[in-house]
Amino acid sequence: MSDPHEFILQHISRHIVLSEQDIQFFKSVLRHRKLRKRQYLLQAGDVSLYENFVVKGCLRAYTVDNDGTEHIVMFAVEGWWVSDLYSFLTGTPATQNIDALEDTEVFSIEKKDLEKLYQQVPEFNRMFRILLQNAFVAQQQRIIGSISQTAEEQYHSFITKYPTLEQRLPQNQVASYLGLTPETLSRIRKQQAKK
Amino acid sequence: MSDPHEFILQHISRHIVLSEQDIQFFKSVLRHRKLRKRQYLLQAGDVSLYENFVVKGCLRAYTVDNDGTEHIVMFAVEGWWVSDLYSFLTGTPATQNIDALEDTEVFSIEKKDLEKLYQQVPEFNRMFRILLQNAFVAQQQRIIGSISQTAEEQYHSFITKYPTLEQRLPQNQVASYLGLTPETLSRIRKQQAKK
DNA sequence: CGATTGTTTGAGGGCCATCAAACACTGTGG
DNA sequence: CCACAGTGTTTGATGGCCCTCAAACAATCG
Repeated sequence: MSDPHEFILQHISRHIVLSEQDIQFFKSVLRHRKLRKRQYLLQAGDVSLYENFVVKGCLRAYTVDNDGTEHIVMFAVEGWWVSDLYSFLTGTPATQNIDALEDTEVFSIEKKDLEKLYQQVPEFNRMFRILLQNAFVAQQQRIIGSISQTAEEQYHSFITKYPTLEQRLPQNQVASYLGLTPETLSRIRKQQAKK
Repeated sequence: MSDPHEFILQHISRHIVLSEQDIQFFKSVLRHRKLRKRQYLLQAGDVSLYENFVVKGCLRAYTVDNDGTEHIVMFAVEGWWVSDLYSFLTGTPATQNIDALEDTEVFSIEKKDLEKLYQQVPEFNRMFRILLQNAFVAQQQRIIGSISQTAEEQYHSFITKYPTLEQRLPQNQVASYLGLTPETLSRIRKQQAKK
């Protein structure tokens, strides 16, 4: 189980069953990479050439607005896939940055290889369809929260939904994800501590 | 082209190629329905049993919070698919309502039939994967907007991205989609008219 | 035409951002 | 091991954006 391939294969086997041959082909398109904390996996302006699976550690995808403020699009911990999907699909420069919040290991699949994979092992269409369905639902709930809940309610939803993430992230990163300033989140936590 | 089947088949042919046999099977699982303006396609509390494709008209999916305020999750016009996906996938009661903003025609596919379709015509996995990718990207951009932009900027983005939708919707529905009160949107429009 | 729904305008207030500064924690080099 | 820089958190004062409440106005529909 020290082989990182075991981890990703186990994850995939939750959704689809692969032949030994398929497994070999899949492994052949994976590129294993290690990132130091603070290291970029993708910088805005570059084209997102890979779909990435996190084996260990934690990444964040974020945009930077005109004021220089960072806004976190998503976190990706063990078992999550991440890329700037728009850039990946269209080949246009990425608007998102992706970097490591911890020392992190990923598997990267190049776009051409992923397309080959879809052709040779059509079951992957099914798997990514399902993963996207789940991600879509999660995003919808985040949108509903952001347009209907107060900052405090959103924070409460976040820690309820991702209790382990909350513990592992700096507070200011959570604030950025929720669309709050670090000061505001600090005050919210102070409020909640009273109860 | 007065046959609504033509419209959905044309849409699908953008992504996948079907044999005559596949087409017949696909048509056999479609249920054509007409909705009057204000009619529900789905009510919160019921289970979302169908994935729906809009042939004509306009639907909205929305949640209602504790205050009784409606928050629009998405609009669906001609060519869009809509359901409460979480309810559809899990079989749990829907948290979203879906109703018609105009007289509307849809095709509905029952969950069991959709699963059969995935098995018998695996290409549909590919198509829905691609549609979900696009929807995922659009949602991500909406999230970034909602946590990083002012109300005015969000409104501007909306009318730029969906110029035809803007014209066809009541203003208060756009406000609800953006997470604003109708009053605020009215004032924003007044501001913009000055320029 | 009246009833209902949608839009506008105004006054006032609350939530959260901004700006500023002190404090706490982490890691690195002397 | 301590000093110090860099990063993250807390606290306070102030202000702006947007909500709430209220009422008039406009548009749509039966």
